[in-house]
Amino acid sequence: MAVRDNRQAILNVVKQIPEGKVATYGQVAGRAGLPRRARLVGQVLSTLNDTTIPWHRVINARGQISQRKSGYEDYQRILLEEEGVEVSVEGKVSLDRYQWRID
DNA sequence: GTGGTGACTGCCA
DNA sequence: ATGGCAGCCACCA
Repeated sequence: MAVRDNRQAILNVVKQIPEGKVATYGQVAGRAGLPRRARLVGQVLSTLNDTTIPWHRVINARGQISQRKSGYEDYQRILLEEEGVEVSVEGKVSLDRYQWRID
């Protein structure tokens, strides 16, 4: 198996996140068979170019939208709110209520 | 081929 | 609650 396939596995998991729910990077990594590779998830999403991937449903373990270079954080907040996910002005999301539960 | 970088996380002060 | 640090490893120049 080529190492490159890890990316495909991650994307596959992200696609499975239901609308109105969110998942953490670590959660996605684990579900993709890559425990403790949360950072890789972020790396992969950052290089994404595919708008069919619901990358905005992936947030960090602290239940917040991760900060990066520019305004994409605000964009992510808007996308989540449109799906019915409440996001505070600080970018916080209530994991207790919106975290994606696997089975 | 080598090395810097980061959409992360858990632990500790 | 907030902030700093180390471990992690694929991506890109």
